[in-house]
Amino acid sequence: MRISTRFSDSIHILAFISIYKGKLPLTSENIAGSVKTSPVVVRRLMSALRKAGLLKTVHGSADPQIARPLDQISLYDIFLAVEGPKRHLFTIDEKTAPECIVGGNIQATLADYYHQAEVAAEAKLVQFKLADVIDSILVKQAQKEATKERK
Amino acid sequence: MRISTRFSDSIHILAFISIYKGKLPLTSENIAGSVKTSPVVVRRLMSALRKAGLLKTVHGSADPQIARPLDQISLYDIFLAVEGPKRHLFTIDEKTAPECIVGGNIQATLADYYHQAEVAAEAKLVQFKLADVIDSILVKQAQKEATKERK
DNA sequence: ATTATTGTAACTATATTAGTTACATATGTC
DNA sequence: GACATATGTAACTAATATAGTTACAATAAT
Repeated sequence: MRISTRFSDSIHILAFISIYKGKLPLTSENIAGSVKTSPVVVRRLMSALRKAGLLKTVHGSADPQIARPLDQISLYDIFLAVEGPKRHLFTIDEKTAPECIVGGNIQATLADYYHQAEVAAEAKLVQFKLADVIDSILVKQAQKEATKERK
Repeated sequence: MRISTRFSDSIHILAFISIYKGKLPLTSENIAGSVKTSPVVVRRLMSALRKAGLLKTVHGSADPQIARPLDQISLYDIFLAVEGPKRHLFTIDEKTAPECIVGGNIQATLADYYHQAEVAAEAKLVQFKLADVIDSILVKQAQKEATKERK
């Protein structure tokens, strides 16, 4: 199975909090308006981010705080927070016939190859920081506004 | 969503054909016995492999042929055959609010980062060949038999 | 006190995947 | 050529995962 939009939405939430802090009340309602989902979904994801130590929230208060500097939170940290460490990009078929040469050995074989491919992708996610994402968003927004200006 | 077992099962099918060719009748029934699925599922996957030019089959005849040398079929070729080129490992939320700074720019931003992570994983899959998988399977099988021998 | 908000459980709707049933079409053997 | 066996594929069903909804207790803010 493909990785769900939970990952994308969680990055979105953190970027939103960083960019709009002090400018908008950071209620799950307002955040949900930007993600275009329900406030409950937002709170559920924020709960996972809080449990992973990436976000600080106070029950009843609409003022979440990002727990670390933006260049010290990687996309992989966020991935782990919302998908967990057991989430794999590829899926091994666990039920193949153990008495067959292929069925009995392909699981360990593919586990090895898949792991290498996953580590390559994860290494990229470790490199990319929340700070980079926010910079990209702000640059793209500035480009949009400059284009709009130019008549 | 995670990548389905279609990918793993397709690798299994090709390895099975290579290892058991001439030793067992290569019916979808026999292959399905090793994958522990139904013959129809096997034929469906073999159909995708055939359309991608990785396998040659004859309607009504239980004698599939792998179309290229085993070291010229990568795991990525197999991935493309059964999952298609549009299949992504990560999912972008397409419905975020376009009028928001974050919602309006995060899609293009994440598309970029996700693409880099995916390419890193795909590059590994390109490196790994069907020949490597079959070698690994046979080595693991030999190890098992040697261990069994040793009393 | 009252209103707004978070945190979470339980449920529903939707989508994807795997598996099944059915059958037309082809092969291979007697 | 008839018959048994096999492939190729469509249509349906079952199982599972994800996203979204409803409901409500607990907390905060005024």
